[in-house]
Amino acid sequence: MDELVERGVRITRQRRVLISVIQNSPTHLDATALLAIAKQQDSGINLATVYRTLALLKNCGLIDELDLMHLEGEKHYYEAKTSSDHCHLACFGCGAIMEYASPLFEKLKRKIAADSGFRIRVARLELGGLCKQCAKTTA
Amino acid sequence: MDELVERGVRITRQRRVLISVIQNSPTHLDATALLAIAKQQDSGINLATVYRTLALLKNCGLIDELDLMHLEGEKHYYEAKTSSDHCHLACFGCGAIMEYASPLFEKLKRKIAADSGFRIRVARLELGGLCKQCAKTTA
DNA sequence: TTTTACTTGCGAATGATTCTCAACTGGGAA
DNA sequence: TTCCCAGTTGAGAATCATTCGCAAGTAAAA
Ligand SMILES: [Mn+2]
Ligand SMILES: [Mn+2]
Ligand SMILES: [Zn+2]
Ligand SMILES: [Zn+2]
Repeated sequence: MDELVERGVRITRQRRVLISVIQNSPTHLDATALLAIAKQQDSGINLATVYRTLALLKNCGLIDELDLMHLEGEKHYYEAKTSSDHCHLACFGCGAIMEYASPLFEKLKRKIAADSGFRIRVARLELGGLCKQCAKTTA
Repeated sequence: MDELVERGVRITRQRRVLISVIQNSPTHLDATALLAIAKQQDSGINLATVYRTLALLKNCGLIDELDLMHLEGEKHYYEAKTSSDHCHLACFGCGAIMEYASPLFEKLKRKIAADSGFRIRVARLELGGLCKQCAKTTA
């Protein structure tokens, strides 16, 4: 939040609510789900504002955008960015989404940057497949 | 192609053309671009068939779907899958898309699978940032 | 307070992707 | 070879996510 103030971004009532919802959400939210939760605190919030705020936060590097293998439709999901990136494992069998962080992932990013001279601002590693449970079931 | 026959998938004129276009494309194609190129060989092809074929190939694991950081709109891009996965670097400055393959990436995938018991079918690593050139320019 | 550039709500507009259904066809069976 | 039909296609409508346009509202600097 202070991040935004420093950048001269105006803190509106709607933005305050949306940011809080995203930061406290235990799950990955799509725009509609985010709106539904935000409305509980500020019933007037509009879907267009949700999208505008998501774009703002994404540009500021405060949230990450995910596909989660489009397990249920073409929408995107969002989560607050944390210090170390984690990757997402999406199970085609049961639809579960798991997270996985590893120093090896950080190392890979550093190596890519070093090898290519690319300055990484966003890193997204998403895997699709079968979770332990489902892999067992499917033989 | 033989892959498909083995799976009992019917090889139609349209599918033959679409598969060939994807396999020979030097760039990452979205559905509309794919249609445009395919039409040069078979003018009757329809966009719905393009989407149906993309879904088919994706399910068979013959192509990968990419976001390329949605640098230009919410569409998706496709490319023929090759033996070793590579990641995609998308430059926010000039829009360039670079590819990068590394044994370290393969290693990370193996480690994730080993650690979590997840059976990986699709792996997508996409990075957004500034390419060497643009990083220099932007200070 | 006053001011004003930045935001918002609302509804319409876009763009991508999917669906419906009648007509068509690949490829196994006869 | 010809026949047959389950699987596939084209066309257009429908759906869904996301963006726009604009008048009205409001942070926050002065
Ligand atoms: Mn996550
Ligand atoms: Mn996407
Ligand atoms: Zn599962
Ligand atoms: Zn660049």
